[in-house]
Amino acid sequence: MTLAFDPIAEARRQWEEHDWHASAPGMAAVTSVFRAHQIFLARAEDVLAPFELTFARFEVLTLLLFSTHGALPLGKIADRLQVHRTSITNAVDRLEAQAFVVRTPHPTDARTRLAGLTKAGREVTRRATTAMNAALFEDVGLSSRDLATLFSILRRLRRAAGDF
Amino acid sequence: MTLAFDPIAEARRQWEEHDWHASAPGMAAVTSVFRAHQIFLARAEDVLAPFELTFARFEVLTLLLFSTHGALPLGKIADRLQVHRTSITNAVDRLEAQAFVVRTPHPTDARTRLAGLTKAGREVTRRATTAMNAALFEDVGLSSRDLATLFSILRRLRRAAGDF
DNA sequence: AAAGATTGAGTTATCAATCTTC
DNA sequence: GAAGATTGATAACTCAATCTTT
Repeated sequence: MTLAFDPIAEARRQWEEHDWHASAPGMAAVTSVFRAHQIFLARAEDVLAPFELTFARFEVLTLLLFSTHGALPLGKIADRLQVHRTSITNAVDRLEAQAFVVRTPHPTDARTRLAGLTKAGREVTRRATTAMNAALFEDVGLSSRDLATLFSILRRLRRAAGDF
Repeated sequence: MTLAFDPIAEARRQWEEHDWHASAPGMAAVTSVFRAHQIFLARAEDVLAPFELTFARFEVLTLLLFSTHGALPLGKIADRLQVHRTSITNAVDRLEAQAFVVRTPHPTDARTRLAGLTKAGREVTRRATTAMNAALFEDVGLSSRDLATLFSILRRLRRAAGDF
C-alpha cells in the first residue's frame, strides 16, 4: 500500500494548522518511531517464521545464548527484556513446548526457576540469528552514519527513561 | 528497573565478539527502535487511560477528526494506519460501543461502511489530543535538533519501505 | 510480609475463511 | 471473479489475584 504523500508529514501539517506548534515535532518523531517499529517487526517475523519463532521468543533465546551459563531465572529475563513477568512465563511455556528450552529448579532458592537452552534450542538460535543478521541487521535500509546517529539519539532517550 | 549498564550496547558488544561486525550496528539500531517504541507506547497509554482509550483507538479517532468529512471507509482507515483491516473492524467495534463512532452506509457502494465521529467522539478526541500534546509530544525527552534528525532518518527508512 | 512464578481475564494484533455487493 | 467487511482462531502482552517459598 503506497500512498501519494508522506502520511506523517501530513499529520504534522495538520498539527501546525491547529496551532499545536510546540507539539508537532514531537508528534512526528514519536509517530515515526511507531512506524519504524512496525516495519522492522514485520521484517523480523518474516525471517523468523520458518524457524517457528516469533520475535518475542527469539529475544528470549538470544538472551539465554549470550548469558554465561545458558540459563537464567524467569524474572531476570523479564527485567532484561523490559516486559512483564507473565509475558516471559508465556514465552517460556511455548519455547518449552517446542523443546527449545527447559525449566530447571534454582540450586539454592526453591521459589526461582531457571530457563535453560536445550541442544535444539541452541541450534535454532544460532540458525535464526544468522538469518536475522543476513536478512535484516546487515541491511537495515539506512547508511552506517544514519544507523550510528539513530542509536545515539535513542540512547539518550533510553537514558532519560531510566533504562541504565 | 534500572540496569547498571546499557543493555543494547552490551548486546552490540556480544555481536562484535561473535565476529558479526557487519550486523552489529544494524542490530543495535533496530533494537533501539523497538525499545523506543515500548517507552513511547507506555507513556501514551498512560495518558489515554483516563479517557478509556488505547493508542490504537486514539489513532483512529484523530484520523477521523482530521479527515474532511469526519467519516471514512474502514478500509481507508486501515490503509492510512498501515494495519490489517480486521484490526480496524475491532477498533471501530469498541469505539462504537463507547459511542465515540457510528457506522453509516456508504452513499453509493453498499459494500462499504463509513466510520464517523459522534459528538462525544469529537469531544473526547479533542481532549485526548490536548492531553497527549501536553504529556508526551511537547516534551518527548529529546532536543529539537534530535527530534528533527530522528524524523529525517526514519523518513528515509519509511521511504525505502515504500510507504510513500 | 516480601519475592518468584503462575493462572485467569481482558485487549490488540494478525491470518484464514466467509459473506455480501460490485 | 474481485472488493469491502466481518467472524473465528491464534499469539502476545498486561493486569489482578493466587500459590509457594523465603
